[in-house]
Parts: sequence; structure tokens; C-alpha cells
Amino acid sequence: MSKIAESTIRRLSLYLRLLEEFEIAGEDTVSSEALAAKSGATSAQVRKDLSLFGSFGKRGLGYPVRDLSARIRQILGLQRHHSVILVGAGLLGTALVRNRGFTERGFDVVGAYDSSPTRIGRRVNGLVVKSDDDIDTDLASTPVDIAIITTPGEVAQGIVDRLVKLGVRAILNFTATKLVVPDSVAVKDVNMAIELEALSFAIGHQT
Amino acid sequence: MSKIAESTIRRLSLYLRLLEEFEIAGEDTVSSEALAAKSGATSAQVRKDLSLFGSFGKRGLGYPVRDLSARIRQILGLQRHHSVILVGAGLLGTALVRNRGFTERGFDVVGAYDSSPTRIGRRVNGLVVKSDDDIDTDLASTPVDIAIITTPGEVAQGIVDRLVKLGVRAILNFTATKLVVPDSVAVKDVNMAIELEALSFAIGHQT
DNA sequence: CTATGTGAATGATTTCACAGCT
DNA sequence: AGCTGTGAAATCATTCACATAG
Repeated sequence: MSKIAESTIRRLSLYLRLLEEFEIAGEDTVSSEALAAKSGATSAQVRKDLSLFGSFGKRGLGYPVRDLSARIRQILGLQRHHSVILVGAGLLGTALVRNRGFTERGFDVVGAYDSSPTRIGRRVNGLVVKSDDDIDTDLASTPVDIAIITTPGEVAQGIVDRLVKLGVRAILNFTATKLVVPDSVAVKDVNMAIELEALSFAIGHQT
Repeated sequence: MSKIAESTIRRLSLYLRLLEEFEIAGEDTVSSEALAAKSGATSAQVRKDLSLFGSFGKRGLGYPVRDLSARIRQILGLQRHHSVILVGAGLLGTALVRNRGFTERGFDVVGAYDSSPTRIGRRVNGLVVKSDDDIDTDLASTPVDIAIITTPGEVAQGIVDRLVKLGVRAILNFTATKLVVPDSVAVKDVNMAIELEALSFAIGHQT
């Protein structure tokens, strides 16, 4: 189980959501063809993605919905919960963290931090926003897995350096800054500007 | 200028932001090496990306910062402004649209819509939130380029079908639903759940 | 007969390495 | 001498097509 492509992982996450829908719809088994149709992939792609981790299907029948989603959850590491902190409790950050589904999917938001006195002390989703300065002592006593960064870009790298020292293992970066971290820390960027500019390019090249 | 990879476009968008920083820093020229360092790409990658659109550099010197950013802006179609509407004026949608930078980069938010009476009539960033029902008449008289969808997933496809009929050319989809649109419409998905689950996988596979 | 699992083939993207300007 | 521009090579990802299992 050596080298798994990022794109495969992202599709697994998608399949998982579709499997949950199939399960709710009362389906017991599902074919690669059916998963493909709903996910935008091809059936060969679905089968290859899944076969990288074992063979879960029954030939002539398809994949058992329940078992397969359990297995994907396991592959993605979703049986265990993950602790998450929010750094930057502005509009975007609080909107993100307020989302239902979040906790439902095993991502537990255990802290929210901001540097602005006007935001410190506010309640977000049952949490009191604390000062950035509290991060060090808080995480020193209770390490967290994931940090969501929605600060201004200029301060992001400084904060991330501290988080890395404090043992944070993954970062979801909503700033436009490219973060520098050691290989042992995973980073995913979500960048509105890039998405919009990619759409702009697409518009200019449409028939 | 036939087949340009999506990944190339996303990097161009990144380079553009870096070039703007170099310009502010007063640099006249920049090497592919310098762009590579700040963008996380390799210098060969930077040169290949740029060479797909022409040759802008001077051998032995590098790329002229001003000219190159102008050219990238042109490639991405950013000389023209794009009109944008927001559909779904909840916390996330309003947070997104409130962002500075947005208008700065030529994406003009010209309308915000929601189905909930509690949100209709509110002001967001100088715009009054209107009813979803107004979309048809509004866009029939004034077409828009891009729609940002932050509605609940269940209603997204229905709205998108209407938007497509009304001539919307690109969609930025924040719901977890996979949207079905004709080839003539571009869609980019931004999906928190996928990002978090990809991070979860990465955490499980770290040294 | 149906749908999986998978090598082999194809296609796409990235990296190499160097000739050619300035 | 320094750095671009680019074919050629290497790597990575997707699709094909079919043998195999239920």
C-alpha cells in the first residue's frame, strides 16, 4: 500500500458521501458504475481506486454499501475523532466552524483564537474565543491534530511556526499565503482567488 | 494555444500574486528560480508554464515583473471585470462576499439571493439580499458571469439549472453536491469535508 | 450473464538537461 | 556568465479490455 495519489484520496472522500446516500436510500449493494455516475468518475476509475486498498466487491453483484463505507472511513482515518482549533475568528472562520456536519464527521472544534480584543471573549458555537497568546499554553497541555487558519495572510506563517512546534499535524489554510512547514505536517490550501481566476480563464475559453 | 492543464492555470494565478508582491517590493525583474522558491514549484515548472503562452523572459536576466503580471492577467482574462451573484446568503456566503480583495480583483458582486424570509432584505456589503424568486427576472435583464452557490446542498442543483438557462457561465460551488451542468458552463468545487478528510488521511500516514 | 480486479496501453504532467540569447 | 526556452525522458494518472469469480 505504498504510493496513493492525492486525487484518489479526494475521490474516496466523495465516494464515502455517496455511499452514505445509498445507505439512506436503503441500497445494500452498489456497482462501480453507479458510484461513477454520481461522482463524475468512470467505473474503471472507481474500481481502480478501491482496488488499491483491497478487494471489497463481489463480482457480478457490486460492493456492499455498509462494509465499503466502513472500510473507506477506516482508510481515511475517520474512525478516530480529530481535534481542531480555529485560528482567526473573523466572519469566515466563525462561519466555517459553525457548520453542522463538522462535528458529525468527527472533527471536534476544541478552541478558537483571535488577536483582536473585539473578538476575544465572543462565543462561537459554544466556545469562547481566546487570545492568540493562549495557544501556546493550551496546546502544550492538550495537543490538537488540525488547525484551520483564517487569519490575515501576513501573520499566518508566524502562527503556523508556533503551531508546528506545538505538535499540530495538519493545517487547513484559507489565507493566500504559501505556508512553509516541515514534511511531517500536512497542509491543504483553500484559495478563493485561485478558484475565481480559474473560472475567469475558463469563461474566456468557452465556446 | 490548445490544451492548457488546470494545474498550470492554478499556478499562474499563484505566480500573479507573487509578482504583485515583487512589484510592491520594487523589483523590476524576477527569475524563474525566485518565483519557484515562493510558489513551491520548481524553476523548470515555472518556465514551462510561462512558455506555454509565449516567451516573456530575457535570457540571463529573468522576467520583467510588470509586463509579466500584465500578461498573466490577460491570459486569465482578468482585464475585464466579471459580474458575480451570491446564491445563499447565510453565514458562509456573506462572509465570502464581504471579503475585500474580491472587488479589487475585478469580481463585482452585483446581487445576493436567499430563500429565507429572515435573510431577505438584510444588507450585505452594500447589497440588499433579495428572494431567490427574483433571480430569473434580474438575470433575464442583466446577465451575470459567475454564481457562487452557498445554499443547502439539496436545492443547489435546481437553482443551478435555472442559472444555466439564464446564461451564467461559471459556478463556484460550496455545497457538497456534485452539480450537473452542460460543458459550456465551468464549475469549481470547494469542499471543506474533502479537505478535512484528506488531512485526516495524511495524519494517519505521517511518520 | 453480470460486474469486479488488474495488467497493459495510453495519455498527461513534471522533471531533466542543455542549446541558445543577452 | 547567467537564465530562459524547450525537446526528450521520466514519472504519474487514467482508461482499456479481458480473464475471473459469483
